[in-house]
This record gives sequence, C-alpha cells and structure tokens, in this order.
Amino acid sequence: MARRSSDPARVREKILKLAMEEFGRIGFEGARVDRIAERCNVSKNMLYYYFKSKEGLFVAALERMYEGIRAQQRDLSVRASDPLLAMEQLIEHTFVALESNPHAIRLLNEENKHRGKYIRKSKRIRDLYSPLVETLSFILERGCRDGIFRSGLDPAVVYLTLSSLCYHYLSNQYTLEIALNTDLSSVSSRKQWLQHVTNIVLQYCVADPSATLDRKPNARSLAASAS
Amino acid sequence: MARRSSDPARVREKILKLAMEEFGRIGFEGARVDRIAERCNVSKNMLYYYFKSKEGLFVAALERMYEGIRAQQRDLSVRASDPLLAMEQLIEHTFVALESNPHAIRLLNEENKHRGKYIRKSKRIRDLYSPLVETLSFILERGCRDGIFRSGLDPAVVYLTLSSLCYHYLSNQYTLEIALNTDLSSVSSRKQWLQHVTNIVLQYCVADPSATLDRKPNARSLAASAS
Amino acid sequence: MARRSSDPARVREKILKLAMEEFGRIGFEGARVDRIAERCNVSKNMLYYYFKSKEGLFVAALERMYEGIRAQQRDLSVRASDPLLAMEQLIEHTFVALESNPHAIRLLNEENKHRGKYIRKSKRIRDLYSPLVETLSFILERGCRDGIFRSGLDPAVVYLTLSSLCYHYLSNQYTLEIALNTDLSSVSSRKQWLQHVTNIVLQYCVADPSATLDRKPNARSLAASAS
Amino acid sequence: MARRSSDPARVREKILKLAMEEFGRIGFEGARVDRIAERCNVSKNMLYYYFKSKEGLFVAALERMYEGIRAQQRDLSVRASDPLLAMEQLIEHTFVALESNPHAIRLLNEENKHRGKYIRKSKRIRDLYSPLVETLSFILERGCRDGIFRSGLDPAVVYLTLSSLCYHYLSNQYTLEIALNTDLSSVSSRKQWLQHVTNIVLQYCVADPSATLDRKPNARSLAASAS
DNA sequence: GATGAATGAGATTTCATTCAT
DNA sequence: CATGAATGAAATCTCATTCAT
Repeated sequence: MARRSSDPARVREKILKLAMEEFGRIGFEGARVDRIAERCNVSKNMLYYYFKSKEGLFVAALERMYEGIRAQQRDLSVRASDPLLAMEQLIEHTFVALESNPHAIRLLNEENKHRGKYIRKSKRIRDLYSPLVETLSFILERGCRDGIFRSGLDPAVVYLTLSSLCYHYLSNQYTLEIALNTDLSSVSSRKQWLQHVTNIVLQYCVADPSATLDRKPNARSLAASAS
Repeated sequence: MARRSSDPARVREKILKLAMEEFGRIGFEGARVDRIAERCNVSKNMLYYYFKSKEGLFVAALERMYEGIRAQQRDLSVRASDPLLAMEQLIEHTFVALESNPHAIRLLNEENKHRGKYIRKSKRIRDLYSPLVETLSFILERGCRDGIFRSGLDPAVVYLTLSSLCYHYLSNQYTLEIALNTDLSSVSSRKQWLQHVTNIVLQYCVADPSATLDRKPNARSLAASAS
Repeated sequence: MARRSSDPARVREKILKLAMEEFGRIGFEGARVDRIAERCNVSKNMLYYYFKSKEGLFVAALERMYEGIRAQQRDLSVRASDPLLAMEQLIEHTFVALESNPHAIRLLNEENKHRGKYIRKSKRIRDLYSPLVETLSFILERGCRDGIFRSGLDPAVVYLTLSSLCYHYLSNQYTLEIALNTDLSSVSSRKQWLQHVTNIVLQYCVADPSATLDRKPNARSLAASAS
Repeated sequence: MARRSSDPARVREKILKLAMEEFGRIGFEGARVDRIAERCNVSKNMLYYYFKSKEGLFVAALERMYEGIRAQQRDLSVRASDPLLAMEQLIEHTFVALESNPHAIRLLNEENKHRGKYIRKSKRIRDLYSPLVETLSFILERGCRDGIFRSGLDPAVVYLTLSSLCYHYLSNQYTLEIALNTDLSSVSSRKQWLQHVTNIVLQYCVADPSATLDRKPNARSLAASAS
C-alpha cells in the first residue's frame, strides 16, 4: 500500500538534486522549500523529515555538490608519468567540472556570501578538499624532480592561479560579456580560454618559461573566434 | 522644524549606500526593504517613493556601485609613459578597488546569479565599462609600439586574465581558505598575491618573457607568509 | 484537540459565505481579506491556501452565489400546467430570490463594473444560466400552444423585461427612494411592485391584452400604500 | 509667473470630470486619489485644497454627474402638446442619457452600494430630482385630461417602470449578455430595446391598451437583430 | 514514513493624507 | 495657489515550519 516503491535513498537523492538546482539558481534566501518539494513530487513534510530544516537541506546539498565535483576529479589519472600532461589534465578537469556543474559555482558563491558559515560546520566538506591539494603537490614535486618545473612552487599559489582563471570566466560570465561586449558561452571561446589558462599556468610553472611558450599556438583573440 | 535637516539628494545617497551594503551582504532575495529603511532612519515608503520597487532600488544600487568603482579608477594616471608601470598600476587599482569595495563583488555575483537580468537594462552601466577597456587597449598598443609588449594581444584576454586573478581571490576567500587551509585576509598574503598577479600578467604580455621574470622576487608561498 | 472541531469543507463554506457578504457589501476593491478571515475565525493565509488570491476568492464567491440563486429557482415547479400561473411564479421567484439575497445584487453589479471580467472565466457560471432561459422558453411555448400567449415572443426580451423590473427596484432602492421621495422597503410597497411587474409582463405576453388587465386590481400608488 | 493661465474653475471642472470617470470605472474604494491627480496634471494637494478629502471629491463628482444628466433632460421639450409624444421623448431621453453617460450608472450603483450614504447629505442632489417627477406628473395629467392616458396613474410607478427598463439593460449589460448569450451593445439591439420599452410603458399608460399595441411593430427578437 | 491543513511572523507594496516651503 | 517630500497605517501575499492523523 506504499505510495510507490520509491526507496528512501532514491528520494533523498532526488531531493538533493533539485535542492542543489534551486539553491544554486536563486541562492539560499531566494530558494523556496515549497518549490523544491513540489518539483520532487514529495510533500514538504518529507523535506523536514529528511533534513530537519531549510538550512539542513542547504548544507546537505552543498556536501552533495562537493562529492559530485570530487568524484569527477577522482577518476582522473593525473598521477600520470608526465607532469606537464598531468597539469594540463588537472586544469582541464577543473574547468570542465565547473562548466558542467553550473550549480556548483552558484553554491560556492552562496557559501562565500555567507562567509563560509555552513561549510565550516561540515567536516565532510573539509575532507573532500585535501586530495585535491595532495594531487597538485604530487604533480609539482614530480615535475620538479624531473627538472621540468621550477623548484619552490607553492601548491596553494598554483591552485589559486588555475582556479581563479577557470572559475571567474564561468562564474562572472554575464557581467564580463557586457564589459567586454563579447560572447563567452560559445564552444570555441571556451576552448580558447582553456588553452590560454593552460599556457599561463604552465608558463608559470616551468623552469625555463620559453620552453612552454611555443608548445601550442596562443589564444590571441576571443572576439575573433566568436565571429 | 527638526525633520527638515536633510535634503533629498543626501537622503537618496544614504539609501543607496545602505542598499548596496544590504544587497551585497545578503543578496537580492535576502535583502529586506525594511532593514534598509530602518538603517537610513527613513520610512519604508520613502524607498518606494524614490525607487519604485525593491528591484528599482537594486538596479540603482548596482549603478551606484559601478560609478563608485569607475570613479576610483578614473583618477588613475595609467596613461603614464611607461607601459609596464601603467599595467602594474592598472592591476593594482583593480585589486584594491575590489578589496576596498566588498559590496561590489557581492553585487556583481548577484547580477551573475540573475544572469545579467538587471545590468542589461541599464545603459548607464554599459557605458561605465567602455573606458576601462579603452584604457587597457591604449596601454597595450603603446607597449607594443615600444617593443615591450608582444603584438597581437587581445585586450579582452588580458582583461579577463587580470580580472580573474584579482577577483576570485577576494570573492571566494572563504571556500578557498578552507580548501587551502590558509589565511587569505592578511595584509601580507594579499600583497604577495597582488605581486604574483602582476608577474603572471606581465610575463604573458612581454615580448621576451625572461625580461620580467626577474624584475621582482616571486611570491613563493602564501602559507609561509601567513605564519 | 480543540483546533480539530471543523472539517475543511465546512471551513471553505464558511469562508465563501462571509466573502459573499463582504464583496457584496463593499465591492471587490473595498473588501478586505483580513476582515473576511477574522470573521471566519480563520487565519488570513488559509484564505490563500484555499483560494490562491483575493481574485480567486471573489470568483469562488461569485460562483457560490449563482449556485445559491439557481438552487432556489430549481425547486420551482414552474413547469406547471398553467402557463399564466407558471409565469407569475417565475416572476415572483425572481423577485424573491433577489430580495432575499441582497449580496447577489451587489455581486452582480460588481461583475458588471468589471465588465464581466471574472464571470467570463468561469464556465461553471455560464452553465448555471441556461436552465433559466430554457424554463422560460418552455413556458412561452406552452402558453403559445395553448393560445394564451402571443406567438413569436422572444424569451430573451421577456427575460430582460421581467429581470429589469425585479432587479432595478431592489438594486437602486436608495437613489430611487430619494428621487421619488418614498419608501421602497416596506412589505406592502414590495408586494404592490411585484403585482405591478406581473401585470406588465403578462400584459405583454398575452395574445389579447385585455384578458389580463382586469385579473387583479392594479397597483395604483406606491406612496399611498406606504402611508 | 503663474504656472499657466488655468483658471480655478476650469481646473475644478477638469478634476471633476476625471474623478467621475475614475469613481465610475472602479468605484469609491477602487478609485485612487493619485491616479485622478496624475490624469489631471494637477498635484494631489490641489485635490485636497479643492475638495477636502476623497469623500468630498466623490460627493462633488456625484453632484456634477446629476447636474449633467439633468441638464441633458432639461432642454427637453417634453411639455409638448402631444402626451404620447412627450412620453416617448421622455423615455428616449432617459435611455440615451444613461447610454451616453456610462459613468452615471456606475456612480449611481456606487451610491446604492453605500446605501445612499453620500446622496443623503447633498441637498443639491435631492433638488435635482424634483423637476423630473414634476415633468412626468405634468405629462400624465395632460394625457389623462386628453383622455389618452388612464386616470389614477401614479407618476412614481410610471417612473420606476421606465427607469428600470432603461437602466437595467445598460447597467447589467455584461452579466445579461452571458445569461442570454447575446450582444446587447449593438446599435440595432439598443434601438429595438428602446422601442420595446416605449411600447411597454405606453401600453401601461393608455386608457385602452389596444390603442398603442399597433402603433409600431414590436421588438420581436433581440437575437434575430443581432444576426 | 507520509499527508493535508494550519500557523504566525513578516515580506513587499499601497494609499489617503499632511507638512514645509 | 501650488508642490515635492514625507508619513503611518494597513493591504495583499509569502514562507518556513508544525500539527493531527
């Protein structure tokens, strides 16, 4: 006589998916518990039963989002033998992960808007970050040992650099498009930007900068590609 | 008597200032018209008298914020004779402007969350952008003519690069601090980051990269400086 | 416990009853959702829970009023064998229905003020009208076949005539009383007016007008009767 | 240095005109002082200066409307020698006056909604009614003396009859159109209805009803004329 | 686990009216 | 006469949350 077979785990997952969508689209304050419930075809009480409160649901959605992003990066064979290739792959994966999870960016912005209030409560999220930095450290060390990367590179600085370049382009797309009067959403624009980011980061990392500069043709003009 | 103290223009300005603060702090949806009114010592309906609606107030606050940022950059003598110096100043001004206007970042994020919905309506805002790109083009051209910068640099790409690096560090401070387990708010961290950004951008622009690489000691470790 | 006393259907009905009263008394614009809620001993948001909006409540109240009026006319055995009697009964029922449902008149005026905006949306209301015209057609046809009524009578014209005479007396009571310096609310005035309406309509319908004219003594003077 | 030549009387008149329009269109409660002021290109304070309050403005608009209607009926040569003709003209003028002043009907309904609250305060309005009844009495008396009308006719009853038939058709146009599934706004429908009203009233008044019945062809079908 | 009904606090917005000049 | 600015009360509507079953 159960409403449907719907096992709890599946329901939880569906709720989280739509909560991510809602919180990402319109932020914590703008999100409506009713709307999430309605879209899940679940009664509002269920949300409260599973997640205690709107805040609880938000934190759960945040965690779920992090897990998704990390899962996407985990099966990344960045520990490949070639540090240059590994770095290229790391950058590409970062860009693609953000690009394909638009809610992630909004949720992260939301968290920063709240000055990290929720993220700080969740050990789970903190734990999800460490493998990322570890991976980057590993790559840098190996690259250094191989004489390809400079010595003394700070993984934090490298991560900040690549992360800024990947994230900002996507997160501030709309205001940037107006500022630069260009289209940042086209496939070719994004491809060129990713190439540019890769060049910039590798140029920064390599011992002898001139080595990478010519590896690939540089992204000269986004505008040109858009036409 | 008594009531008379304040002229309308001043009241308008006070409302805008606090609206920027409120919208920036908690977003459009989270912002409360009541709160803004109360903090201005103005009755709620005055906000509606001046700005028609919450949305109208938001757009006005956005415009005001842009004006503020641009005003800060306008009295910037970037058209100095030395392109390298001009570029350094442009980067520094961008970073400092964002750093000293924390509402600006949140308002811009807010706009991007709404997919540029409001900004697109305001010709005023669009107009405020153009001088920025013009200035950058001017610097790049002069640098190219002087043989210091590469030829063929796209101002859009250069702007995207420096903007990403300045903005993201500040906008995502809280999640980055947790990811990297470091403090990004200290004066020295920020100084080092600004130096790093400058290096990265100049390295990208100069004809012969090796020229700039040694200009100043590189930011080796944020963590180290924080300790 | 305690709270539990009332089932939803009963609450809905109570709200509708008081909404009819409020909308009828003071019109759509003048009606206050708060007042309706308060009189129902129901919290304001329940009205929105049940009826979505003030407009939704208005339409529901309109429908409820129509149902009431029609229900009152349905158990009317106007299909009696005698067309004259049937017509008299129809007129009397129309007058009495309007007289005993003062909200009905105001609600109908309200609808006409809004140029039929709401009524047009409600199929339910449209459907409630047809039996009325059908009944009238039936009476006229039978009367015609019996040689009592003229042939070629348009039910619409007959309905318009009797409806005007019944409705206007009640709907414009206050301005008419001042115009004519008389009292239209007394039982005897109303009785005489109903008699007058009956005479007028039957006189119009019968084949040979002289037949009805003497059936009952005519209403000579409202003023006289009021004294 | 005066804003414009605009003499006070003209301004007052303009305000009243638009106030009638607004109060008529949407009722006392729905009318907005701001809207009236705006449409007059007059500051709100002027309304208060001239009319003291919204209520004062409403009463003034009512009075103005009555004056307009009466003015239209005054230059009516109903005192013509032929009572039948006079009565026909009176009916026609009543119908046309209501038809060409749609605000009048709504304002009258508004007054009745308020149970004559405002009208009772205005001696001016009361005075405007008497000539109408006097005129009707005069016509009836002369018609009686001439042997054309019955004796003992109560002017109040006759007025109620013709007024109901003229007013209701116009005032309840929208609900009637839906009830009867017909169009009451066409010129031909209205012409036929006026003819019908005239027939009904004259038939009621004449000593020997058969005398009028054949005067003019009767309105058989509104629907037929609409097609 | 699950639901429809209910709630209380509060959000945005409106409006007649008045004040100071 | 005339105005822009201001006000306070109140109107419609929303929302996170809980209760009773």
